[in-house]
Amino acid sequence: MFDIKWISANPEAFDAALKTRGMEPVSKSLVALDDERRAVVAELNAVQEKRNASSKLIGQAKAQKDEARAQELMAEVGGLKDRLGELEAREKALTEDIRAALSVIPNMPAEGVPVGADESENVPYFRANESDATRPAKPNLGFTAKEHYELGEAMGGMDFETAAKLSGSRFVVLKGQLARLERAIGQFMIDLHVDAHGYTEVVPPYLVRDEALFGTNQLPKFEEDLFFTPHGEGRLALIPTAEVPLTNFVRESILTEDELPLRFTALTPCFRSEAGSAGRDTRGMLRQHQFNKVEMVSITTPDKSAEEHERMLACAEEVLKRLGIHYRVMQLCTGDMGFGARRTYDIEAWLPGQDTYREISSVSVCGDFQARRMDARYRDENGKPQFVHTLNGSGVAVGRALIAVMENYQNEDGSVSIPDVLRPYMGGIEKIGG
RNA sequence: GGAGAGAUGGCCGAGUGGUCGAAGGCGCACGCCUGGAAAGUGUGUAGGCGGGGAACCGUCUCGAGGGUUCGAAUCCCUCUCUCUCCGCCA
Repeated sequence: MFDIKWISANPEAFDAALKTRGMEPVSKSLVALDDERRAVVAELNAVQEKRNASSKLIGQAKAQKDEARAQELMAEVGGLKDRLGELEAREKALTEDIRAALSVIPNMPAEGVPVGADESENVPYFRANESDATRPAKPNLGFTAKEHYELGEAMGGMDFETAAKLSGSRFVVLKGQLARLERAIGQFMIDLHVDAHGYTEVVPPYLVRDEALFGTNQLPKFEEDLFFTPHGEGRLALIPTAEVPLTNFVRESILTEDELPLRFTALTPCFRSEAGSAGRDTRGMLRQHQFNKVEMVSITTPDKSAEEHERMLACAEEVLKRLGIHYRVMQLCTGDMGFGARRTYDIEAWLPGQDTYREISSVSVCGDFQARRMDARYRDENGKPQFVHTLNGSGVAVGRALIAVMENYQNEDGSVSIPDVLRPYMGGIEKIGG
């Protein structure tokens, strides 16, 4: 969420940022609302001051048993009540209008983010001394690669028909060694982030309230992507990503600077309605209503967030490097970035069966956008509360990592070899199926 | 699910209608004291919003929201959360 004061001071920059996201300028109407609000607040404060002063005098008069004087003052101050109520109501309405308007405006892209309309304008990302050659190579299969569901169904470990009977489309049942492989991948990844990358493992709630969803931008704009379940008089949402609970850990708090950065990771199921994706990726388990994912979240000071972003990307890449899966990193253009992101890197794993790259991780820095929504702050060196910066990234999606392992490690007989790093999690076996 | 208790500043804790943003203590910061430290001692120590170059001033906030009142931490209503006991339960 934007700071209305910043918009007032920088209306052109604000509108220019919106434009890169394909949005119309709105600074003028927002600033007008804010000007009106400030005028109302000024008058409200003045009237309150008058009332408070009179009330104190009444208290004094009563203490001195000067009932006549007290009555006189009470009659006088009583006349302020209507005006006070009116001003309070207007202030509240204006504040709410501004908040409502701000809550649906996406974040401003960071400096240097490529301007573009959609994913076709994303650009490959390499650090210094980095190239395709410094990443795992594509596998040299020497036969026609199968897609993951062909392999999975053939080995009897991936069952979409049964899942459909239970739950409908976009669900899958994994069985036997494939189920274990899915678990192994999740274990491997979370161990990596905890042991090698310094993240604190968390088991968060999988059901969250609306306030948490507002904090991480799912609400109010993306309600239709979520699953809700009734709860008491209200409702709870199944988390679409562990970003929601992990980031909201710091909501409504003032941290000390030496607590930062906070780094959390969690392996959780994620639930998404995929309302906007009808007909896309319907085959296989690429796009499911339920999937497991290892998520990383960092909370930092503003001066450290850019560096933390690069670090987090490297943490996610390390998963694919250790699994030996070829991938590329794309920096998303302005038109393809998520609502709260200032800069996003997608990691796309090479899938031989599909003969293409598919997103397996997305790593974003949100600046203070979510912190404002959550009221998450820290005390700077002067002791003044400042908003923290938040980052989140998948490290990585377990279901998609399973797909990538299956397609990249497939053998001609339909079996799948187990990458070395996963063997300890698989009881030491070297391959499954076939 | 039933019964009860509670929510006050970084923490503990007082405060049942009047100058209370809030006693006292702890913690913390700075100073004094000390050769140095401890002890002692002095001062300071919430956040939001509005105004102002700033010092500062005003206002709002005692879990949240509403109400009564000239005036609410204190009274009323609703909600949220926490704790205790009982029941049920992985």
